[in-house]
Amino acid sequence: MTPARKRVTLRDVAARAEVSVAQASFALNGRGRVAPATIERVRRAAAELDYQADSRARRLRTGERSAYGVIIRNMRNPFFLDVLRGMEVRAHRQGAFLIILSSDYDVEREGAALRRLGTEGVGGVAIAPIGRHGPLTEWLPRHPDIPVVAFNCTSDPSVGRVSTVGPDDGVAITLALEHLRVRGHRGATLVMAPEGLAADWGREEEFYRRCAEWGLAGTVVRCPLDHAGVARMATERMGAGTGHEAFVVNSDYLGAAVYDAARALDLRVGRDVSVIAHDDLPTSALLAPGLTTLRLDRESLGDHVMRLLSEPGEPETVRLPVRLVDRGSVARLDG
Amino acid sequence: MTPARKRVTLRDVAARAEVSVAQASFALNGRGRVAPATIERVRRAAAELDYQADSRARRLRTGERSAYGVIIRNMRNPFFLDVLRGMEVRAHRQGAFLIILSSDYDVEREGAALRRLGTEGVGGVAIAPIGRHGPLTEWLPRHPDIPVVAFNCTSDPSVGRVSTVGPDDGVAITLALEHLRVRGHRGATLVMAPEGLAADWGREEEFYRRCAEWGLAGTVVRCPLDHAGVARMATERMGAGTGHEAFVVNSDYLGAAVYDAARALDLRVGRDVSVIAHDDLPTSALLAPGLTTLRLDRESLGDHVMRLLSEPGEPETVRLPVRLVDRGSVARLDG
DNA sequence: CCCCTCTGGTGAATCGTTTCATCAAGAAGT
DNA sequence: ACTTCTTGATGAAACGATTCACCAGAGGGG
Repeated sequence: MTPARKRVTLRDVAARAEVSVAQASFALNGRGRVAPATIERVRRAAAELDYQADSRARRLRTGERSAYGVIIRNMRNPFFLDVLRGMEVRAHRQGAFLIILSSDYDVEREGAALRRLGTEGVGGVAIAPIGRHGPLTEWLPRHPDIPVVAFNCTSDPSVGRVSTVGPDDGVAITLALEHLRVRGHRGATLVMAPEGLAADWGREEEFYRRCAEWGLAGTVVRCPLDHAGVARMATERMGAGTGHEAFVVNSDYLGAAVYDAARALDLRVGRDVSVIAHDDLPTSALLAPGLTTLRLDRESLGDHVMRLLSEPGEPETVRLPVRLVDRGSVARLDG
Repeated sequence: MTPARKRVTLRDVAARAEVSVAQASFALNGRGRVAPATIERVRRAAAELDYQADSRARRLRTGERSAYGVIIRNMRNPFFLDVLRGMEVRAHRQGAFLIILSSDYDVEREGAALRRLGTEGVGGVAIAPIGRHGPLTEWLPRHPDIPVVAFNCTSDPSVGRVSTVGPDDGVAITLALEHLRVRGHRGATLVMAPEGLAADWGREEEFYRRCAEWGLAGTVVRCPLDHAGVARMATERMGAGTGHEAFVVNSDYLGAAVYDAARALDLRVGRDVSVIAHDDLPTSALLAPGLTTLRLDRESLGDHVMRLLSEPGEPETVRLPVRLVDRGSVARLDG
């Protein structure tokens, strides 16, 4: 039945321990010269009053930044959850926490999120950008003291100070095309975000290079990277009847969209149409047939991102290992 | 090539516009009496200097709280992503943002997360608690002014001021058992978190009540609610060979674990074993057979949570509608 | 006896905002 | 001409912490 007390402040603690506010602060933080007896007294007073330092005030004074901003593209993609988890684990160890915003593949919102984080006194920003030369290019020079790490995108050399963490796209594309080639495929279709949004520019380049090298007919199609967008795109292409199509998509999440499209057209994945996805989400093994996918340790990705944010130094480009998990969503075309 | 400037403060803006700091603040916030000409001058100065108010300082002064804390149980469950998205959408409209922490089904971490949010000057806390009488019971009276909404758990009448949002468990259980009954099942197995952790106590009660009413043999098993835990539990029970087993689990995510276990034992879901899950995640339609599941609008859940946080009033219990999506993971036992 | 060091402690400045109380000066009312 | 209002503006006090600069006194050495 205690009446709704006001917030208990350091002043209250000091009063109760009969010392100055300064001494109380020192005692609790173990900074200045404080007699052991005093420390004890302050500690007890703090405990009795259930004192908790207001971290807004603390940070205002110290300039310390214990919040990190994360801007992800899509709150519905399980991929990001694991990345967040990796980040969160490390952040937790450091007593930091994450502010999570979603750009929803919208340049406006990406810009708004960046601005917000700028005023928030954040210790660093991790961003999965939705395109090159987006709002980030403007934002960066205005916040020269905030470390930035971009993940899941190829590094944009035009913005010097950002580190990059992502799958090794070169290896990924090579693995995928190799997998198709040895199964007798003569071509492949790489699914990417629409022109202005594509952040993984290097992937396309590598794709064409490998296709040329191995004599495959490489096609790049662009469509909105959500379930509906990919499903529609896949339906159109399969309906066009240009022969067997092998899709390489960005995420298992989108691989599932191809399954949907195939089912609607009465085609069978792994026989009439082939899919190679990225990510290896937990449910992908349970699809029928299982989804062949490029596996990446997502938590480790998050861990790297957080490491780069909290120990800033020279910009770094981390390419994480990728391996192909074959589950049968790619047809054998050579009998 | 501008040298790394110091942070631009309101004082700088005021100086440049040749007014007092107070007047500058008023001009930008449209509060006091300011001559139109002055407003214009201050605005321009702010724009030229690219001034952004430091929100830590602002909030320290105003006591305004534009951050909301979310404590989820498991960063790997896609369920929470949609909830977060629902929250984020509404938060974004209000200019607020989310601080996301994960309890990882660990009471210690749950407590730590709560304490952290307490010092963070957060405007409200949304929590998916991992058990009754957890750290929340201690925390609540210490922070009488912070609204709290619990989601995905049955309301605990012992803590008066928290609102609750979740699926209508009564309807959910009824739908599930009805589905089993009309397919000739004589029993059902409800999978729940271990004793100390179960936060959805009402579900169990309802389960027993319905089973009794319809003459079903109801069993409650408890195991860690992650993929491995459920897979192990399911393997054990199916291996015991006590006849056909029909599992009712908390989440599609865990339903998939039963599929795994069944496959390992060479049993077929929908024939040798039955599963009803909750959530209807996007991939569940693609399993073979499709997962029969209880659908809930997760974004709307998040929206409700955020609404209750930002417009606090009398504690409220929101039960969201649930409907059963039949995809064939329940066997027909009566031929 | 004087000077110096060391310990424990304090008042006040500071971080960047918002906002209260006050004020000057001109307009308006009587 | 004297009061009263209104407008535009200002200095300073918050918010709640950290920390700098200073101080009293005890003890030690010469």
